[in-house]
Amino acid sequence: MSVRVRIAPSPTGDPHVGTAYIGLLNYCFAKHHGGQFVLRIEDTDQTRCTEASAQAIYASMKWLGLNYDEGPDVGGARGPYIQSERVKLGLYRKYADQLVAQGDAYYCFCTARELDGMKARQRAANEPIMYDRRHRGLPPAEAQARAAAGEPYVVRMKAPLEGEFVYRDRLRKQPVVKGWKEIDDQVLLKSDGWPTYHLAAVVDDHLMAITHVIRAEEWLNSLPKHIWLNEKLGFTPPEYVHVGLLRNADKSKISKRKNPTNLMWYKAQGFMPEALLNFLALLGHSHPDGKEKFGLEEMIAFFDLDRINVAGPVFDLAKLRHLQGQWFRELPPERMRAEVHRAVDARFDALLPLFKERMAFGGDFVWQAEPFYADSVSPHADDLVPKGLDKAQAKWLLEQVQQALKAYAAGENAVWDAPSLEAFIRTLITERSQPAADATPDQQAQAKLWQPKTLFMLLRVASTGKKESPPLFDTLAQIGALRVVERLGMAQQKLR
RNA sequence: GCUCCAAUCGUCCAGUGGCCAGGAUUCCGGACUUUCAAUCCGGGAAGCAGGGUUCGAUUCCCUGUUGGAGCACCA
Repeated sequence: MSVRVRIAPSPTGDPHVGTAYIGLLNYCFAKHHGGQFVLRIEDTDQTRCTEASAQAIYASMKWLGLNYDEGPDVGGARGPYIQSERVKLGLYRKYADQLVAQGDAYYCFCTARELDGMKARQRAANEPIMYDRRHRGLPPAEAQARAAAGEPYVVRMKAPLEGEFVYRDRLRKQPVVKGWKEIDDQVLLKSDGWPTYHLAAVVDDHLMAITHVIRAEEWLNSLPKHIWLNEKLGFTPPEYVHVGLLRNADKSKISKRKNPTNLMWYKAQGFMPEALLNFLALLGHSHPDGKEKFGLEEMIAFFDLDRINVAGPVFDLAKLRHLQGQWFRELPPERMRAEVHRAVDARFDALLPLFKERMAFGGDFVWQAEPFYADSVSPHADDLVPKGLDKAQAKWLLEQVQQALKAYAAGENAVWDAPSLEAFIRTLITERSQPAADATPDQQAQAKLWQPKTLFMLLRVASTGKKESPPLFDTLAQIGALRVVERLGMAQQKLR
């Protein structure tokens, strides 16, 4: 039987780098064995999934070159490949009904409130948190009647009460063993009639003839449920293989707060798909010859599922950058030209609106926008001292804003755009210009320095090296936090 | 709290019952270069702890420790 694998992302939010990672593994495995790679969209959470997100997933997979043989937008013999469409076919309900009829699942009428209360009690008593199976023993006839009467219900699996679950994951030294008593009666069908992940994935993997499920280890704990479902439904289960999770530098599961996880970010930054794929391939896996730089074709050729390292690798951007450089410098002249052009154009498009009103000739842009392209600027010391201030005062003020802006930029939810910067700086002025009640004469004098006019000119000259520029906050926004802070520091040195 | 998984330089990845523990990245130094980058050369940097098994353990086993994940009508 030919190998068939799948990647099954949920279209919530931006396309994730973890999807690319798992996708790459699956893709290489499939292609190495001459099999198929399928993309399936798991959008059974009606409240969180969006069409735009699904589109972004297709686009990012294509950008990477992880071309799926079957999927929502490319079709295939075992579609549809979007679960919400399969829900409409009544697919999952059918299997849920089968389980109920077999006595392997049952109706549960608990309300969300009731379940919350249950959890709270268990948490307080330091007990394991799981559904207490209160409706498991309901006579089927009574359950049917209540459901027929319109009472909302979910379908839960009737998990074994005892015994052990054992599974041999080819990547783990020891078989996975779990006591059934630890596993609760998972909801299979939600009260809206839609399946949960567990039911949907098992049913679809079977219907789509998936032979191997290579997924992240966050699924390892629900493996027993999935195997159980396969058995009760009479399916031959695919082989499940769990690989390590991508990590932040602090070893926690990769998150967007601590790492760029949005695949489109990499594209926008100018990373090449080849470099990103190469980098991802180096996480948890390696070229048998120890080679570091290689492309997809080569990856497919040497890929060996059994050689994957399951310890979650830390995602290290520095290494990605290095690989990007390797790939970039080897680009044929035409492609390099295109890459550079793309980057320059993007910058240009962002800047042009700022200069629209102050140009008379196209060429004016060249000198006016120079500070926005330059690595550094060198303002005249004289220009850095606003009227009515002396050198020391100017320097002091520069230092103060620099620190404030640096702290702002480092903030968790900092947005470095013109409106936010304006709000921040104006607030700063308002606050700092009010001397405290017990202020010393010196402090009172310093408070007087916090004037919008004074500070704005100071910021302008320090960050652009010129006395004239587009509106200050647009200017700061475009130059970027890193450079602005750096230039404010340079300006202080000029005033020594 | 309960359950599961993992453990080699800071990070990524090799490797072996007797290794000088190897490569990459990062950092530092040098060469080349007008300079920078690239490139090349060199340096620093690791086997979680304690017990076993064994003539010998980084490698095999156990316990602990540490880290991570899961415990939803989310996936």
